[in-house]
Amino acid sequence: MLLKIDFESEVPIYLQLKNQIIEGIAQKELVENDSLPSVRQLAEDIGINMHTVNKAYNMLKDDGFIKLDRRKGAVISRVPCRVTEEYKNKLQDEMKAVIAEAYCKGMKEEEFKEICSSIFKEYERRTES
Amino acid sequence: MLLKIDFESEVPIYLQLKNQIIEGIAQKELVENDSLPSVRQLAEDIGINMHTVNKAYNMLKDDGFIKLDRRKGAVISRVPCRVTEEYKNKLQDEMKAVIAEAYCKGMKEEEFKEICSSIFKEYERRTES
Amino acid sequence: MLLKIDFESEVPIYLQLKNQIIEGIAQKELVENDSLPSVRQLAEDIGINMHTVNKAYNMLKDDGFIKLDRRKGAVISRVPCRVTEEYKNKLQDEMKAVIAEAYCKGMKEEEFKEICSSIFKEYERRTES
Amino acid sequence: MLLKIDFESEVPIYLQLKNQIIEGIAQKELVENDSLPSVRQLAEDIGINMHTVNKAYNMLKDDGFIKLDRRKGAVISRVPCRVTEEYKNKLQDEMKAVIAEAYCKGMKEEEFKEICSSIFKEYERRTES
DNA sequence: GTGGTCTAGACCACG
DNA sequence: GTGGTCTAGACCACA
Repeated sequence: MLLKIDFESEVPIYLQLKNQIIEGIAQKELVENDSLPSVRQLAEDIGINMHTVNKAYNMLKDDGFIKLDRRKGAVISRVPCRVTEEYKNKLQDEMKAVIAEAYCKGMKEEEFKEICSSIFKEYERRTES
Repeated sequence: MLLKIDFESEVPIYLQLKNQIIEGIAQKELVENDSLPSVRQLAEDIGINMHTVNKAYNMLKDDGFIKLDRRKGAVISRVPCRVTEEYKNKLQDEMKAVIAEAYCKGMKEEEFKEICSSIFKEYERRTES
Repeated sequence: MLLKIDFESEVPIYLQLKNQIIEGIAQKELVENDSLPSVRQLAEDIGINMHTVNKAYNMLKDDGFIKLDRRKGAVISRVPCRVTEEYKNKLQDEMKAVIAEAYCKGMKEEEFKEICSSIFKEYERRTES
Repeated sequence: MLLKIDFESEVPIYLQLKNQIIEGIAQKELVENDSLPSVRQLAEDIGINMHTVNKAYNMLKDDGFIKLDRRKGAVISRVPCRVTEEYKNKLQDEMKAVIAEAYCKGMKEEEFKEICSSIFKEYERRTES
């Protein structure tokens, strides 16, 4: 799996990493028990510091996306997390802000949902194959 | 309009401010030519630093949501912005990450779009009235 | 509140810090809304690195013992956590190992519980006062 | 005796090993002169590194729980250790941190001692039989 | 060779 | 001045 970091972005590197790995899982580029490169390896590959990768890995661990096995390093884990109420609330708050801006800019509900659909469809397509 | 700041949130205060004002516009609590409290006033009311309010106001101005007039202070301006390609790309990237996480957690497309719909409907309902 | 770090200990500094702050809360040396020294201040006082303090603070935040307020830094929060099943299981596993060793060394149940009692009593005594 | 290792645990494997063997002794699954599998054998059975088993065995030897004989391998030795002052101090410090957290989370002394009791009772029950 | 811990020092976002 | 992020480099525990 190819990870691309935008060093100019406002989004912190460790978050870009985390997000891309989650996207990798969503589109089945990464599946259960796949192992991720070691902290040092990945850091070197991307050209960033070890600690930055470490932070991303640890957040992914806390969120249940990967497990840190003492022998094998980081491996993708079966995502056991369900849609909790807490998560739904967080998501809803986040979407409120996103949609408010889109709505003010004149985007229609249909167009917005179309964008969401195409992303979902992309993930589902890859899941089936 | 009531602004509520969560000082423990990870979201910076100036962004909370900006988002809530945009949401206020979306749900027509704030309409064209309404004037916002002065920077000093709002800062004092909420109990935050003047610079923080200033930053939020300036971002809103840059995005075209308000105008800053030396005499009248900040006033809501007519929804000026259209859905640019640039904005759509930014939105798409943002949604990719959000949906990847939701998808991994097992949320279905329908449930996700339901959440979006209810937010849109809320804004539209208020627009009609 | 006085924090004492044993640099010779096997227990990582950030854990010593975390534990001592929790003990401080237990014996009411630290109460709700008390604010902790800034990361840099505490680091300087103890003579350790900022990041080490930061790690301790962040773990305490994750466990709900403190809140990180954007304006005031770290403040003790009302401990909202209840005794979850998960926590009880973790505790039980931990105690199994501790007690097995004590038991093998010939310590009697009464003596062990006496030790626990005196610690509990100490915390309760300070709570009442 | 069945040894179960959790490779994702934060507790190092050699400690899990050591703890489980001590627990085995406490509940009389392992009694004096029982012999443990050879380092190589156990390492292979569990699928871990030989050095890891070695480390656990050596710690157990240092604590007097087993003897290492070149011919017979590791054998359980007669419970040798008494409750030294040093051990009691170590135990007390450890329990202070454990109880502080439990106390802050709202666990009552009775509930805590109940947990300890049931573990002690389990060990004693097996000792009598 | 792996991750965990710690240090030192830098820049930036935030308030 | 605060915490957040990132870098660079070191040592250690673990396997």
